[in-house]
Amino acid sequence: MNVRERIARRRSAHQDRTIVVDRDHLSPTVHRQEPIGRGPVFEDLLDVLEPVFNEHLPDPVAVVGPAGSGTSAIVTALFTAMNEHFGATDRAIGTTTRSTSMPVTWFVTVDARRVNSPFALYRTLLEAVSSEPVPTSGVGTDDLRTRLVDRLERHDRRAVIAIDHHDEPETLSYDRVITLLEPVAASVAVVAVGQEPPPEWTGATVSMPAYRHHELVDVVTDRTSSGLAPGALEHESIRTLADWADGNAHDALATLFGAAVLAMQDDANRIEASHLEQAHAAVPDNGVHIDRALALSETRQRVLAHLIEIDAADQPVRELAATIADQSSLTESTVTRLLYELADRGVLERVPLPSDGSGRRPSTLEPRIPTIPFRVLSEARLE
DNA sequence: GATCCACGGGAATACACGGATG
DNA sequence: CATCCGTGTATTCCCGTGGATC
Repeated sequence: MNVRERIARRRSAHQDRTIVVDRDHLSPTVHRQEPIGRGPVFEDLLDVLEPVFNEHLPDPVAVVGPAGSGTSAIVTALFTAMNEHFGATDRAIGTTTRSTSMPVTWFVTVDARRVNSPFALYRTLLEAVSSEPVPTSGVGTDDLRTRLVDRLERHDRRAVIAIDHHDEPETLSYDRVITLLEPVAASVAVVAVGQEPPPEWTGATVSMPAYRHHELVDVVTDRTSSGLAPGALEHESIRTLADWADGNAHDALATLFGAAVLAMQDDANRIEASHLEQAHAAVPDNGVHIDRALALSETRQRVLAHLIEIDAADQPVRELAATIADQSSLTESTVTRLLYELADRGVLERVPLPSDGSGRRPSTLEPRIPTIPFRVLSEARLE
């Protein structure tokens, strides 16, 4: 963002008398180009990637950090920057002084939450390393794999591939990815990004500690300074946010985002303590990342959104499903299945209810994602 | 016509409990 | 007393279908 844009945003914020200048700057799903306070980890990662500077592929590496520690943010930022240095499109060749015979190395981040089939993996990689359009369907997985092999091996190109969230449920596991990349093994290096290293990991590991309190304060301060109107949030409130989040940047930003939404609904000209508390209550302890929910298919997100609207407390799954089915063209049977599926994936949590007579004991469902940001972001995404 | 993917619904299976049976 | 059985619910599983794209 340049100076003119900053001025324009401030100005329109004043005219509209809104406290949120740019929602993206508050969102836990949007990464900074320059993550705050992670210099040493950048250096560790660059050490491991060092061979790239000599036109070699690095050894496999695992990047590991607890929830909300910024592993995704770091890798995304670093890979984007590295790609600008080392990657090149066909278009660029010929217009640069670089010899066309020189190997080109791409840096690709694969979000395993969204790329969770062999077809999708090949497609994502192919799209990253070629300038031509890649078909979205109608062509077989084998075909895409062949194209990828051709693209990498025959043209002497390489790719460093980060598999982000490889250790979450319903994503391609690290082992699976390695198997799928077997045909291009000589041309790629894989970086495993997650909360844990892959099973029986023996390679190098770059560990990311949780944010310390003052670092998290810096992170939130940075976001509010460009995302909120000046004076909309007191510094003391930021310290409170950091206290609550306990090193988890996702939770801190989810709370901040939620509080901003509530303040706007109130037409308030600043975020009050009550907004913060209410927003905090909507961010579950030890919950899951909001993007886990935003990566779900459309229908599932709709069902989840409905569930959040209902006061689910103490209602058994059957009743919840019936209510949602009434509002949504789906049958009760299907909604029921989707709800159990969401629980299975960890987006919802099943809570046992006391038995009401005969039969198997029912359970109710509680969201494990920040509900206010989900409501807003999911709605935006589904139009 | 081929291909992937999400959908959609019901069938099949698991569990809880009270009461019958050996 | 231990085990089995029947009934009513809860939960999981399976597989055909159709849209979108090439």
